[in-house]
Amino acid sequence: MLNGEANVTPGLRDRVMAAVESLGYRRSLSARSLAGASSSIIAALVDAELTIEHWRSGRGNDYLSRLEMGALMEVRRTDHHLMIELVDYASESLGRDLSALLTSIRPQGVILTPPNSDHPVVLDVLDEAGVAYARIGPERDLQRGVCIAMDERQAAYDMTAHLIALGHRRIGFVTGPVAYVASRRRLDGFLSAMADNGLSVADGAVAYGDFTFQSGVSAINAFLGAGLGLTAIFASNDDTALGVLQGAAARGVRAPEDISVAGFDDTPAAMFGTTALTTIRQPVSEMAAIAARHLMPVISGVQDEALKQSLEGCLIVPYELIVRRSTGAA
Amino acid sequence: MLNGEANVTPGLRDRVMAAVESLGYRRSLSARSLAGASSSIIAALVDAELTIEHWRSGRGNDYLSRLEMGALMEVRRTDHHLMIELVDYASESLGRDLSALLTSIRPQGVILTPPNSDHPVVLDVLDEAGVAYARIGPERDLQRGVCIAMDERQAAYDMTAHLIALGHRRIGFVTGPVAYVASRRRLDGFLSAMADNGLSVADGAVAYGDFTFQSGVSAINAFLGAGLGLTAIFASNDDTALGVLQGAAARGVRAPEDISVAGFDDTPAAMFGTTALTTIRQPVSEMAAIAARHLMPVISGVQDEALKQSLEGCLIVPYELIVRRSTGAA
DNA sequence: CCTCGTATTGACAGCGCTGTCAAATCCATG
DNA sequence: CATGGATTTGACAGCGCTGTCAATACGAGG
Repeated sequence: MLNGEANVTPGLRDRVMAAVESLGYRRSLSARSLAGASSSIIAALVDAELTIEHWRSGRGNDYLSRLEMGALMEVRRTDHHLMIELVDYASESLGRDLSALLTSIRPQGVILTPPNSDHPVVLDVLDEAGVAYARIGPERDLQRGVCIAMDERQAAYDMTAHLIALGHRRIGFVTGPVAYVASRRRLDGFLSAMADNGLSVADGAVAYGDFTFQSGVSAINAFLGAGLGLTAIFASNDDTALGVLQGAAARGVRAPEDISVAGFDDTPAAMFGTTALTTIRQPVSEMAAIAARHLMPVISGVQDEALKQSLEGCLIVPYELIVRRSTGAA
Repeated sequence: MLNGEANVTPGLRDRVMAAVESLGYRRSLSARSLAGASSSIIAALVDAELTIEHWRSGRGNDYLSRLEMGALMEVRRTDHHLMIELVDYASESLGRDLSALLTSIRPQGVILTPPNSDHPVVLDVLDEAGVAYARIGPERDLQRGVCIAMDERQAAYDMTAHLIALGHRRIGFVTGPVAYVASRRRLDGFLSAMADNGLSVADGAVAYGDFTFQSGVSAINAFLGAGLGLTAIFASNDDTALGVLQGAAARGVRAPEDISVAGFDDTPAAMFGTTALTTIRQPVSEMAAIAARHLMPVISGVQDEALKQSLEGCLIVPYELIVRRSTGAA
């Protein structure tokens, strides 16, 4: 009856509910899960290797933190629980590990987080186990599971257009690790925007970075050393952009007076630096919230048809181009 | 037998284990938990209000993220699971809510996170339910549960001493919200260090902030406006220090040439700003890892006596004073 | 007033495991 | 070879719930 069955006399229900309330009774998660009902658990699968790296460096993970908050907000609304699971995507026993995990915790749904929303083995295991899953920022096989993504290419395109609109003509770009599709998409957006505006990208105006602060410093040094006369730099993420900014400052090149710098991600550091960064903000929390929402079918009898509709295929969420002090007229 | 019972014939054990392995079998968490064994779940209790605030602002929570990583690392080592639970500490039904939560998920242990490691109702409920708990950064009742903390006062004292050693004599301080004991401890450390070095704190040299960037901007403006001739500012956290830095820069006051600025926390922004911040780094991950470790008794038959010993009373973990560019000789 | 169809309630097996306790087996003596 | 004690194995109840199905109560039509 506690499941909201339809046929109960109102009086009975009220009395039971009152008792339930006064006793502070709550169904045991384990028992329900065991007996076959939903476990009320949403598991977020997080790349172990990446996390260990972060942990070693002693830094938090802003992206993950935002993602988690979004999921938490949604999960809380519906009296579910969020479990964070580290998974070793490089392991050769990935498939077995994961299916063991699934039988062990029996999650009602799984949220796949970047950069591992695509692993075919994972998707297979999930499909086979019949566990619903949502993929944040997937890159291929967009028809599998629920996909929630941002248009990285278009965002980079827009940022480039922003710089061009500011009057910049010679623009440099710093990539992320080419292994990430997101990196390639951003580069693609940049190149397309340049081409569409009839601008050429000079030799050496694209530096290959790895999303680190240091790679930004290296890039700006290379750019400055090459004497390309760049008036703007678009870095593939904020850390890199911050590196560019600092590297430039170290050589007496001021932003935005001498050079404009744009980033991507809107990390906290972007806002609070001495020169606040123009950047792209991803609605990470919202993506996670949408993901979580999808994973709970028919909560408290409320069917959300509109939601279900909107989840057919890959859901593209809007980004935001945030203009701050680091970019200015050429 | 799967629990590692002592008396089994080696041959039998091996064969069973082989079968277990090859079938990818894994015990069901729900079933074990229901049947009375440990649930293998560690629940981290996080302040809902604070999280919602963070979420609204669209920013991640670096502190929480680091905390979580530490817990994850430990939890993973021992094949446990981490559940993040938002709890509304302001709710009048807090006690009931929490005990309902406990009976619902039946966690093996609970990690209490700041600024809510002290709520007496929570501790009572936990005690009553017989659930082990660890408290990160507690402020009172240090004999209850396992406490893991940092010496905030001493850290602030050290930072002040650092500034004094640099030759600063007129030092300003920006507090955090006075409601937080941590804020008060930091102020106390500052004042003590000044007094111990025979330095006086000028009227108006202590500004009351609230841990935000904006409060740093306000503070520096007030300081500069009052013409106190301060040569160094110690802000109670990094966001505030960054505000001080930016406010100073906006008025043409350079750091560290004209003024030294120190923060507290070592957030990512502290490192990556144009003027990297001298700050105090808390070993948040380690604290969480220690907390998690304590909550799993006798994992895989290994008794860690040394650990148990060290956990008697409040465990004080070492902080680190990180000197970067923002502080220099007076 | 009786019968049948339907709304409501009660009873109970079983989910996969653990802890306990009895049964079976073993070994070393007398 | 029998006996007692220690060790190993097997059997099974029960953890708290859910889903199913039978039992009961109720209402309407004949």
